[in-house]
Amino acid sequence: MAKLASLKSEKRLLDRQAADRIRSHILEGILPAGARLLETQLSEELEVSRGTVRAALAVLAREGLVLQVAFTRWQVSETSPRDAWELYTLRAALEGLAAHMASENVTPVDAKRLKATVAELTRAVHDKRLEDVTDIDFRLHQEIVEMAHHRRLAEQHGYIMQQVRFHMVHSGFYPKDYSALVDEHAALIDAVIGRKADLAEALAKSHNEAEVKLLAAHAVENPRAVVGQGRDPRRD
Amino acid sequence: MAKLASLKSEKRLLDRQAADRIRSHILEGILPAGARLLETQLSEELEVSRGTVRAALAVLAREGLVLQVAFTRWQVSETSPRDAWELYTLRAALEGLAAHMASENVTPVDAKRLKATVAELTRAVHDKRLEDVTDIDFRLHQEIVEMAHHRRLAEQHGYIMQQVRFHMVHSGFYPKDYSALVDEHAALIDAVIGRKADLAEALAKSHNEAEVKLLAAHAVENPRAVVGQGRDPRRD
DNA sequence: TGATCGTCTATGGTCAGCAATCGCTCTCTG
DNA sequence: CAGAGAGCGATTGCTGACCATAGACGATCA
Repeated sequence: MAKLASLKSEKRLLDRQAADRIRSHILEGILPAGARLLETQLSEELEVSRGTVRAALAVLAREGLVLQVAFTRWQVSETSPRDAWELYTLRAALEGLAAHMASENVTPVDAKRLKATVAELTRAVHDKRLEDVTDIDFRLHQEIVEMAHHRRLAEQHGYIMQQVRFHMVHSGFYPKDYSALVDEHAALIDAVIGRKADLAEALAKSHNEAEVKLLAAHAVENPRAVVGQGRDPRRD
Repeated sequence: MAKLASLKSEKRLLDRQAADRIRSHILEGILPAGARLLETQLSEELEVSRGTVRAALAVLAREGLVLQVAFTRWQVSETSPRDAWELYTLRAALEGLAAHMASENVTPVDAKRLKATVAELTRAVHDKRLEDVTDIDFRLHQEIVEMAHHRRLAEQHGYIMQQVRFHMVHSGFYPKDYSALVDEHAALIDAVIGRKADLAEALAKSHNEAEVKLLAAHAVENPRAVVGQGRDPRRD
């Protein structure tokens, strides 16, 4: 398990910084699903007190990346097909709302940025830069959500997307074939820019629902990889 | 400001118990919007350490009931018309999803319970027991959400509803006239029980959207009451 | 009048330490 | 030999005292 470097420099709250460090290790897959997290060990590696580590872990627990087993232990969350289903259905609802509102608010500047992002996505798909594809994909959806100017929606969506990322890393499930992906996104942002709110909402939803179906198929084929079970949670 | 009684008995995590106590004081309106929360004062009243109080406040901050001003203070959140708009639009999306899923899962037992709850609601409206009306209203929506068997959805919805309650208490805005309320709910649960998923979803959404419009009107009429500003946040 | 300096309060964070709990192992018993 | 129970070690939950620092406030001085 890789060491976590020290903090103690910036001006932000220390527990948030600690949470950031641990979070990025989880999202990069360095800390595997189910891995135990020891307060003392983390406090040594991050060079902060145990109390601060506890606060950081509490943050991550709220975000769904860490599981607190009371009086017993902290561990990185496990992911099941059920979790994936929850994430994608909830995501569909949130992005449907966001797309609807975004198309009511869209400005010329927004339209320009969205088009640029889709162009980026298209290039990345064409060049088969798969890591970039997922990053740009995430960013595109985030841009739409921000256009809704809805703080709570953006926050919830952010947490969900973080868990989606987590699930992708730990289950090995990546989105379907990439040509359809470009078409779907292009249609979505066309609807948003064209202020067709209902259409945008429907496209955002169906985009996610297609994902759910593929995911279910994937889970049937490789149950092990998705569930993340069958490993010893007491590793270190 | 009323005193908070001591804890230290049950077996749950102490910071959660502390958060429960503070939360109920906020939701009952005993702690007014914008009221400052002092760590030491709370730790004395609850008879727990400052660290535990900090953890409890962090929980409530995540729930949106408390605001942390870094390095400076904790205070009960304020509510604005904007917050209300966010809450009701987000609630509409979540309850739309829930109603859709609920109607796909509905069992005879569920149907019976829903009908019973609507009957309760009808009686409460008829007897003009207004406090009961809102409680039963909340419970009915919660029952539908639980029928979706969707953990994250239920959790998010719970947080939103808590903030809705908070907003109702602190802004003085209560739902519209109560006869329409009964009809709307009856139609909704009919759709759910009849497994008309799309109709149920649409009814759940429109139910909330009607609320948003009334709310906007209310905000124009009594800006003061809704915003909760113009008072000194440094009270105690 | 208004800007600046110091004081005071509350928060952010640390440390050492103790109690409670969990999981494991070892033992005892049927 | 299997299973229940006791004991033990490790880890979490919580406390209290402590210090540094950021903001708020008031007094002082130009």
